[in-house]
Amino acid sequence: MATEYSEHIESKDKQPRTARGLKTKRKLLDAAALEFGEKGFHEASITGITQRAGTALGSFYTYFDSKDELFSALVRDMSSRVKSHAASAMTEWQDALEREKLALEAFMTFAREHKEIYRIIDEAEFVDPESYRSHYEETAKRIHERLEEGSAAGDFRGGLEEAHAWAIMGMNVFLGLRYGIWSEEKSAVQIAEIASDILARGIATDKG
Amino acid sequence: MATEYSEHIESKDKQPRTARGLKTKRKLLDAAALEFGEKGFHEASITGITQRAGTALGSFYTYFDSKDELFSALVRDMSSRVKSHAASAMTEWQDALEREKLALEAFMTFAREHKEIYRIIDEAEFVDPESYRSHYEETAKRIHERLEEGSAAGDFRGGLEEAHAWAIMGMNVFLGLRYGIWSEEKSAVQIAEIASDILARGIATDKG
DNA sequence: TTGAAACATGAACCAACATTCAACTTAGAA
DNA sequence: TTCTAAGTTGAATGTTGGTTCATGTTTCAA
Repeated sequence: MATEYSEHIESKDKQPRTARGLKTKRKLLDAAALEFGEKGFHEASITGITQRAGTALGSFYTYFDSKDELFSALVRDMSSRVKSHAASAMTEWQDALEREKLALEAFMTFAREHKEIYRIIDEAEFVDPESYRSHYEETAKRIHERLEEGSAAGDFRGGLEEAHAWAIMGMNVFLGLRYGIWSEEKSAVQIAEIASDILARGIATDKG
Repeated sequence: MATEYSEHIESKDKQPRTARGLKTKRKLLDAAALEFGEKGFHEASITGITQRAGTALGSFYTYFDSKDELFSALVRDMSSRVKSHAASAMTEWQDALEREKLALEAFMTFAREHKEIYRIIDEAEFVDPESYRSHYEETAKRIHERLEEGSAAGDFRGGLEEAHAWAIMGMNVFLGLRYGIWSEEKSAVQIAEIASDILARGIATDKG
């Protein structure tokens, strides 16, 4: 699973200046994602990361200031990857409700394919609270914007607040954990349909 | 904040046999809840716990086998406290929807008053995954049972599955984090109303 | 009152890393 | 080809903090 990492992952003065350096850094990053994803922040060790990467222990500090700094960089990167994956899945839709369904469906399949990302972001609540918080605040903001667009388009009713976005996000995250990470007994589509159905009409007795 | 801890908190052969011992153990438990809540599992130290409790370092091991064992006991205890608090808030209600609203409202106020509980349970995802998992699985099961009762009573529509319970639980947890732990800019009632409203009719354009 | 079981104490032990560093190798511009 | 900056290496350092344990004190049943 070769992955690409974006710019913000670099710290001020430790950028590689050579093709060789760039390659080493990428190996470290990929190894770190695996190590953190498998063992969690505290069980993971720099030794473990450099061993996976096939580099010497000291090379780690050629590119990163500390274990925390690396984790933090990783969290921000994973956050932006989740975001862009969801965005690219929401291109073709008929109405706002369908767009939300696609968002959840994309999140579910992405979580299944990258369980380590899910774990790293979640663990950021304790290791790097700043990043954790901004990840969810930004996600909620994007959802809220979509809700308002939906209202304007006449698909959603009016008066949808930030709290509505948080409610939807919470639904998605927990469904992702239960049916994406813990088990795959139901398809992403099935789960997305259930959530979408709640948004469409709630769970009360039909009155119309 | 003097708290009571239930039986499951004791390990096989380390029960206190004296009034003095019982008192010491309780002091350690309360101190641990504070220490873990404030600093998180890894930053917390046994030294910190015994200092808060006003006992000697070694006394800790008179009652607990390890730091992990204590944390695990604490998680299970917090879990049952959240559960019973919610249960006692759901005594008087007219219909199933109102009952869900009361559940969330109770959860929100409880989270505000016991932020350390929220954090300890959340951190269990990484420190004691078993307990974390069973906490949420059992909570979801209880929600699901309420949903089915609601269907039988004609308040909720039929066909509500486990996934619906997880969606509701996710909503509640995230709203609790955002509006209970991170800020209190809105009242528990306001938030509970928003969530309840989603369950009542969804967020789509009104058609009835 | 008394003695054994409970309990309290905190110095000492120890293993696990994160981090540093000085010696060495490679890249690539001039 | 040559020379310097960039990159690599892994042994050594240092700190942190969970856990142990030998010693001393308190409880309480007989």
